[in-house]
Amino acid sequence: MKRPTLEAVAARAGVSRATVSRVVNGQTTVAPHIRDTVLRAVEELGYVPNSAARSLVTQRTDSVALVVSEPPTRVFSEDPLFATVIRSASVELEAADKQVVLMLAGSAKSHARVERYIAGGHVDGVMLISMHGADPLPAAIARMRVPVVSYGRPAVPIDIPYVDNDNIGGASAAVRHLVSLGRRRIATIAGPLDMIGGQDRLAGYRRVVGDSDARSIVAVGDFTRESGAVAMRQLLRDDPQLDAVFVANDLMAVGALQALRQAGRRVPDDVAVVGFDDIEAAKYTDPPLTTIRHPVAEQASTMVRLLLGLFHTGTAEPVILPTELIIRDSA
Amino acid sequence: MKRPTLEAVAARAGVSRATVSRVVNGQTTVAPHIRDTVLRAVEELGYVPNSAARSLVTQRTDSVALVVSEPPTRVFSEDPLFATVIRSASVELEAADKQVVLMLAGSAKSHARVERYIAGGHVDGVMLISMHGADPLPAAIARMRVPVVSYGRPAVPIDIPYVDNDNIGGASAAVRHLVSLGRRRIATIAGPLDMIGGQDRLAGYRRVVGDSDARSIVAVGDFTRESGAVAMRQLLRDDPQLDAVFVANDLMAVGALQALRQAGRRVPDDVAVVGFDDIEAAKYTDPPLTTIRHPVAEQASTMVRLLLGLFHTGTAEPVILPTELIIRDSA
DNA sequence: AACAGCTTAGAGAGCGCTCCCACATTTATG
DNA sequence: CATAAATGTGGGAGCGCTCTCTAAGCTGTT
Repeated sequence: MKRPTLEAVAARAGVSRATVSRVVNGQTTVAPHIRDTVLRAVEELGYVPNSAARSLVTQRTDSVALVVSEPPTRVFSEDPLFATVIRSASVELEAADKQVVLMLAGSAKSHARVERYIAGGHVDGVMLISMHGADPLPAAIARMRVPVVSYGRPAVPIDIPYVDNDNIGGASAAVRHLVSLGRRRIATIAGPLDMIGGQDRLAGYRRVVGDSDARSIVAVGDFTRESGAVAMRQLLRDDPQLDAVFVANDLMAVGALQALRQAGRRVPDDVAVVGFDDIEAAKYTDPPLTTIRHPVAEQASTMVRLLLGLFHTGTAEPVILPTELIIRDSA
Repeated sequence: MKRPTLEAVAARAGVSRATVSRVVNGQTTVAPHIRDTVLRAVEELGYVPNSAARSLVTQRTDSVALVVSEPPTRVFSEDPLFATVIRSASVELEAADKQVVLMLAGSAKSHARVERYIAGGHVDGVMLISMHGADPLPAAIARMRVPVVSYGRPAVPIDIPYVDNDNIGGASAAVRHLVSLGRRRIATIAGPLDMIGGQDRLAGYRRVVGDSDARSIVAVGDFTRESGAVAMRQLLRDDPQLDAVFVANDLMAVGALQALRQAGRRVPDDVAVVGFDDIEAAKYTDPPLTTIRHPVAEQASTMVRLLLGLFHTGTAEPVILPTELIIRDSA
């Protein structure tokens, strides 16, 4: 009742193990009629190659690790980003016949585990999702001689290929939109500054506000809804006259919208609001949220292609994907 | 520059391969001082066992597949459930030193792929997330002689262990709450009836409404926000006098709330609303949503423990986890 | 002091596969 | 028609590990 081996298929087809191996691996140097015989034997026996044996000799595993180096915070599971990235990356990897090994590296203990696993050569490559600058894992993995790509620009300047969206450009576009609406007291609720996304979106805001005659007013949140509300209340205290706010992600924007309503401000009449991410919920806020859309799924699939390219050519260049301003009713 | 093998460690420690293997695998039949010497050699060389070689001989892989047999719909990625399940299951599996291989089986093609992979003995066990009754995958996997557990009761009656929440009990509690509030025209927006969750929650509703003198009014949605709004509008047409509605998930409840507002109904004064799931957004609706909470993370970790138990004892019994009524302002 | 009974280390086979090399065919070329 | 060059197939080694079997070294008993 055990699984058939190459040997068994060879015996059944009346050929050698080597020939079966050739057929199974799609080599063309096998005579067509033998090929057919072998394939029939494979079919009849329900043969499936033993991946352990294959890996042992080829030194490949045909699997890649998707390492999520992030403490399991509420943000992350509430955020639809995670599911989308995983799904999109999986689909793309499946097309390339690679297995996805998911590894969560939220704690120091799991960090060690992940490092050992990767150092052990159990995967052909690594896709890394790490958002925080203080995270030592990207550097650690980059030191090993394993192909690795990053989802998002690494927060510390290490030389690994990455795919990011144009955070700076997107934030700039958001603020330009507010300026074009005639707003002059444009605040921002920035994300955590130890995250690249937080930094870059703030930089984009600063760039445009600095170029205009508008005043810059900054509050910092942590990408959660609640922090958005808190930051918004603070901004209103700091400058009751503000007429616009660029919020570094939609989740915080939802909180900000709520805070504005509680403070009796009308959106967009009194205060215009632009978010970032274009999450599903952005369509359903009151009023629907004007925001910056970035292609999460495409970012993930591009990351996969980058990694596959790395396997074949040995090099890969970073990719920055464009963002898009989605105008709804909040600005 | 290649990775050290057992052989290398053995040479360095001045012992045989077998002894190193014993030490690495934690056998106690090794003299302490030899053990220390070996461990030092392991440390110095940075030895990590080659899992392919190990699997080849042990016939174990120390990895399990997490199979998500669901078309990649919007619902699924919008739903925080997915991320929570994956995270919780991963944490639990890591504790048991198992690898998580994530497989999406949304299409017929990927079905075949997953089946081949599992039949190939590449994983020690399977955790299956499948919601739709028509899904052939659970049965297909159950036929293979691979340990498998299901997240949620399988929609077709096949004999595999599962962990589910008490959908019927939860729905009953929701409706009883509405009855206790004095509501007598209690409608429901059911989920898709090809999903166990949809069926059971409707059954729970029916059971309580049938026992009371309340009328039963049913509309069916597909667990999306939009379908909730559509269903709510239909219910209002069918029975403009309805004074309560039990919605089979929170996402639809959010849509229903929106539809009620548009129809000029006050919640909970005119119509009381109870949802199901207690997603994050339920706290932030207007008014905050009364709902049934079920322990998603616990369900996932229990599923893992069930699978691990299956490895050791060969059997596992289904588990039903209790739900909890969370009373907010909508009912 | 001799031997049984135990503990601990090493030798060696073999898991299922790929791939190099040798060899047997067939086909092209002078 | 002889020989060279392709072309296709089989033999066999070996990937790194575990595990059984055997042997060697102890201890303790009579």
